[in-house]
Amino acid sequence: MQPTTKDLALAAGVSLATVDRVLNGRAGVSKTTVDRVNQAIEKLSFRRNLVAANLARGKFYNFLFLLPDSGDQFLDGVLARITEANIAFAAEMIQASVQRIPSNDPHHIARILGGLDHAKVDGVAIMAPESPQVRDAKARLNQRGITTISFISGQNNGAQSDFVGIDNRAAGATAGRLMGRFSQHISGKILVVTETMQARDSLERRLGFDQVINAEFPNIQVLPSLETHGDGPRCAAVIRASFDSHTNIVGVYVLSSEARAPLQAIAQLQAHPKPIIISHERSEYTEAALLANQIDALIAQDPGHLVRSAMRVLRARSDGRDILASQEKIRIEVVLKENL
Amino acid sequence: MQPTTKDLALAAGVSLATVDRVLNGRAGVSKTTVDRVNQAIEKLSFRRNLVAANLARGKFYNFLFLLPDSGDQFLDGVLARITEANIAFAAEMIQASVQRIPSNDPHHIARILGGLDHAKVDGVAIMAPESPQVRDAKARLNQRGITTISFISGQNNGAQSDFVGIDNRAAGATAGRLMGRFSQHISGKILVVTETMQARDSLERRLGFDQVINAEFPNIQVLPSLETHGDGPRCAAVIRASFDSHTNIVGVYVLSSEARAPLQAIAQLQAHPKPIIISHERSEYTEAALLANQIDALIAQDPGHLVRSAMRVLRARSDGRDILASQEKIRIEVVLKENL
DNA sequence: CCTTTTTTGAGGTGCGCACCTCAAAATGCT
DNA sequence: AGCATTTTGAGGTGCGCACCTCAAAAAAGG
Repeated sequence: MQPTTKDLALAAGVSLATVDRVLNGRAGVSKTTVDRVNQAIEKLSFRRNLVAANLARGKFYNFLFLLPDSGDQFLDGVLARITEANIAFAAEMIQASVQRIPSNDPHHIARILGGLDHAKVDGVAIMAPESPQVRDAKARLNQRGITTISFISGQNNGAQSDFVGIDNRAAGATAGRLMGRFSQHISGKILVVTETMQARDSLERRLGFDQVINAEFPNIQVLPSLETHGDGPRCAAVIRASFDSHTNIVGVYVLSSEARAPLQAIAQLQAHPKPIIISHERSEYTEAALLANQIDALIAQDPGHLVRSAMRVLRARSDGRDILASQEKIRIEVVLKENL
Repeated sequence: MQPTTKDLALAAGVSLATVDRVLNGRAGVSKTTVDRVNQAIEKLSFRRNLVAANLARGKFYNFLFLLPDSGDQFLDGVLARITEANIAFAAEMIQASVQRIPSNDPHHIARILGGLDHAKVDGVAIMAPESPQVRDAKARLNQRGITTISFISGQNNGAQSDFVGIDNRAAGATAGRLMGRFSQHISGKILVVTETMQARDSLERRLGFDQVINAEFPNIQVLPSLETHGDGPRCAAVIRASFDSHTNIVGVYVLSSEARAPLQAIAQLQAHPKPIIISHERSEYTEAALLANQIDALIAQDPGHLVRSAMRVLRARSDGRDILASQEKIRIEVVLKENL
């Protein structure tokens, strides 16, 4: 059995009230006794039962996920995981809600952030592209005691707020290595398709991809990024145009998280020989495409891990605690047909 | 806020005592009222606060991991994760201890299992090769009310006990696809190295590997498995002999979890051209080898997930609860230099 | 109808902890 | 020394739930 506060009090030779004061950092305890209690904590390797503590505290964490109102299957997965996590975390007195935001309107996002009430929200996970407005709004929230973290889409505030998501440069580099190895001994061009290169994530993925290809696979040449702006017909048109104007396209790297539209466009082209296709994120569509040999590999991040990690980080930060950075590192998954 | 048992009692028009009887399946409640309470549970979407329940119950789960006394770096990782998990799960009244077992002595293992005391152990996670003795001992334990699961090393008891680990056939198939794609457009032989082909895991990995290679990569030919029996010098000798007697070895697949010895042996050969090497599990050695371009890919399973999943499954089973199979599925990770 | 059995309710206790109050003890200061 | 101030202890309450007892109410049986 784990030692309780009672054991602690006994070991330190103080009362339960004093143990309580020390554990919760309340004032009015002499330095001498604080030390004695801390020594007893060491000696018994006492660990406070956090769940019982939260139960007693009656504290209820309210977190908010701000997610883009655009988005397709990947985002649906994230939403589903939030619902799941709400059940799993209910016992730990944590609940998360979701609000959709227009990703291309930083003022709107900043306004939403500004309107958050400390009494109703303890922390916010924001998935939005970088912008000064949002950054400032986050800083103001932090001052008001509401924790913020960047979620999936990196807003690199330095030490200002945490980031929960994958290292997009590394993800791009992973895609690059796979593309390079899969196309070894042949030469040709690689098409890179994304929704927009405005987003930091896209830039980083592209950067990592290029680094690996340029350094290690001179046989292939990466074309400038094609932007689809999330528009179905337009997407098909630009991809068709690109295939028409370039001979010898041996591979396509779709680096946006929502890959269905470009993948469908490529499939319709029926190019010969079939290019090597690498894309991002598991979804109903991409998994089916993988199984059907339409695409060759997926670079993915687990939405479940993302959501749970975000909630753990938010709780830790809003308690003023530290996190185990290693535990919260989101893996860059490589998904092939066989390990789906 | 979540509804409590009080809310439930109110909604169902019964007393707290009756709610308690229904929730905990105690006898002496008429079918009519059981239904009424269950309807109220539905209506309020009441979920019992499991942590508070365990707190009240004063129940403490004691789990035991039986791990081979051999083993190198991968097993060290597992051990480290058990220590970590003990801290994380302490609040949920779960603690796990470890006992090492001689993996090649099924009678010894069966004896250990037979000597387990229900009062001191609620569940056991066993990592041991398949054998009738162990299977029978597990069946007897289950009858005595002690939950058992197979851990990492598959003992396929059908529905008798759960298995926490990866699908080794799929893992081998994943390795097979990578090997095939990495060696596309060249032809030659693949060396497969393992500690022993006695273990079911090895057989399954080999099977999956062969399936993919035979079906899709006719340019390469897989040689019979080389067994090292976990012996360093012998390992180096058989590998050297194999390289001497076969020309045109283009790849090596090391399918045992402890890969250091064979990998070192291969590195010493300095074969030209360098064969494509795929191995299993992250460890200090394999990660360094990946970074140094000594090996090309790792197929890995996360020891942290393995351990936590095992503990969750053990708890669920010893409560007689079901698990979310999807959540406990261990991912087959593909690790390249870039997503390390 | 009365008796027996089953079903239900009221109420208490404690899990480990937080948070509060009030009085007693120890310490500091002049 | 006397005082004010700080430090400490004793004890209570409740978080959501399990588990127990005893008596009252309801249903079943003759």
